[in-house]
Amino acid sequence: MGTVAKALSLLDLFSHARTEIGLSDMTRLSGLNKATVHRLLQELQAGGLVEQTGEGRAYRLGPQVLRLAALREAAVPVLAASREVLTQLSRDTGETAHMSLLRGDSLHTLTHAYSARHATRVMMEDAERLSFHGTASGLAVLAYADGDFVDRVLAPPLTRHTPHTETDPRAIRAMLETVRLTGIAESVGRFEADVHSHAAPVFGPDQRPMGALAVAAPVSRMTPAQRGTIRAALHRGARDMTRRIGGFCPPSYPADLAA
Amino acid sequence: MGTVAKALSLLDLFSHARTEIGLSDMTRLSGLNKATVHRLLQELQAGGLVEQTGEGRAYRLGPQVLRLAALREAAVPVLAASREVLTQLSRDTGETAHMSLLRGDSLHTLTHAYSARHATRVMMEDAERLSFHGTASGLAVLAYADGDFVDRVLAPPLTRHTPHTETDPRAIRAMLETVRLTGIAESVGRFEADVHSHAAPVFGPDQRPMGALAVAAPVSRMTPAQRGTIRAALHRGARDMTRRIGGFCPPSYPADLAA
DNA sequence: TGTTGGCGGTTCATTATTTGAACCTTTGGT
DNA sequence: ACCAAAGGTTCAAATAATGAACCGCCAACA
Repeated sequence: MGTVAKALSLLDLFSHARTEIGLSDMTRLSGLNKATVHRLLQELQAGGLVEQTGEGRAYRLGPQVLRLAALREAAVPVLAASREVLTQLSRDTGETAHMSLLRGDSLHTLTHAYSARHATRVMMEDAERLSFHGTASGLAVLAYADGDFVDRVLAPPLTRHTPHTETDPRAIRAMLETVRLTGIAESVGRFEADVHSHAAPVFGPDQRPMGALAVAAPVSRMTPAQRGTIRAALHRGARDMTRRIGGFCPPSYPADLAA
Repeated sequence: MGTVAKALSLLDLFSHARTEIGLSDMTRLSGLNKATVHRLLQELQAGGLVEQTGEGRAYRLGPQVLRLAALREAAVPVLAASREVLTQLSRDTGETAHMSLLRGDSLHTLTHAYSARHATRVMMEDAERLSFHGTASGLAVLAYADGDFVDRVLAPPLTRHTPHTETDPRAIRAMLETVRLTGIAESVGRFEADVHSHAAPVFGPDQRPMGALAVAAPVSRMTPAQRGTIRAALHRGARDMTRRIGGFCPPSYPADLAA
C-alpha cells in the first residue's frame, strides 16, 4: 500500500457515527503506527482535507472537500441532476426516493428526497454505505455489472442485516435473473425491517451501471396499485437520470416496463 | 514536500476552466515527473478522489469527493447554513449574495444565491478563488485576521484585476482600519468592473474569521438607500451565520451597525 | 497528593518507498 | 507512411516513510 493510499484510507474512517476522530483512535482504527498517522494527518491538514477542532484536538474533514465537491459537480453534474430527478420521483410516488453511487467496490447513498404526502416516511442519510445483497439498489447494480464484480461482492460471508436478509450467493444470483427481466430490483425488509424498496440501475457513458435510483416505502403502504406506480415512475426516472449524466443503457436493459 | 502533499497538490490543479486534465498536462502543470504523477494519480484513483473519463483517458475529480463533502457537512453544517442565510440575504437585498470560506492562505467561494428581483444580476461560480486585496470578502476577512496572515497575503506583487484595483499594501492596510469601524468591507469595481460589493466576516469557534458573507450588485443600481439596506441585511446575516456554525464574534467586532 | 494511564505529539536510526531518465506503445494528424 | 505527442512502464539510485521509544500534559483515582 502506497503512502497516498494510506492517507486516503484515513479519510474513510469518518462516518456519520464518527465525524471527529482523535489521533489515538485513528491509530487504532487504521492499524498504522501513531507517528505515521500523525504525519499523514499533518499532510492532509496542510491540503485542507482534514482540520483540527478548536476545543479538543480531534480531527475532522476539512473545508477543502466542499471545494472539490463543487468542482466535481462542475465536471459531472450528477448531484444536481439527482436532486431534480429525485424530487420528481418522490412527488410521483409519495415516498422517499434516493440515489446511490458506485465507488470502487462499494455503494453509497448520494442524496435523497422526501415526499410530503404521508406523515410516516422512510428516513435516509447521505453518504451511507449500502450492502449489495441486502438492498434493492445493490441488486439493481449487480444485475448489470460484470461477472468479476459480482463474484467479488457476493463472496461469503454476507452480512445478515435483518431476519429476512438472503445470504446465500446462489439464491441472490437467481434474483439477479429476475431483476434483468424487468430492469427493476425489489427488496422487502432485507436491509431494514418494515421497508419495501424498489430500485433501477443508472448507467454511465460506458454502458456500465454507476449507481441506482430507488424508492423506499413502509411495507404497510405497499399495495399492488402503489407497486405499479412506483415501478413506472422508477423506470422513467432511471432512464432520465442516465440520459442527464450522458450515460447509455446497455442493449440488454428493458426498453419499456413489461410489468 | 511529502508524497501525500504532492498528491493533494494535483487535486488543486482542477478548476472550472479545467475540469479534466490529461497525464502530460498534469505533469507540466505540477512540475513533477511524469512517472510520479502517474503513480500518484493511480493512488488517488484507487481512493476514488479522481477517475478517468470514459472516452479520453483524462483525469477528473471522482465520486468520493461527494461522499466526503456529505460527511463534512454532517460534522460542520456550513453549507446548509449558508444556503439558508444566503437565500434570505438575496431576498432582502434583491441582489446576488455569496459566501466564501478561508482555507489555508486562500479564500474560495462556497456557494451563492441569486435574487429574482432584477433581470440583470451579478453572476457567480462556486469554488472560485478570491483575491484578498481586490474583493470586499477578502478585506472583511483581513480586517479581523492576525498580523502574520495579513503580512503574508499582502506581500507584493499584488495582482491588478481591473484598472481600479488598489495594489499598494499601505493603502490596503488603511482600508482595513475603515472596515474595522463598521464591520463591513466595500469594493467598487476592484475585482470585476461594474460590480459593487459589500462583505462582512463570519467567525469560527475560535473567534477568528473563517470566511465572509457578501452581496454583489451592479454599480448602476447602487443608491444611498440601497447601500443602507445592504449593509443592514449583511450585518444581520453575518451574525446569524456566525451563530449557526457555533462561532463567536471577537470583542472588537461592532455589535450593531453604526452606519 | 502522589500515582497511574491515556492523550497528542516528537525523535532518529533503520528500512522501504519514491523518484526520474529513458523506453515502449498507441493515437491522431498530414 | 511518417511524425509528434499522448499515456504508460521500467529499474537503479536517491530519498522519504517508518516505528519503537520517548516527552510533557492532563484527568482520574487512591
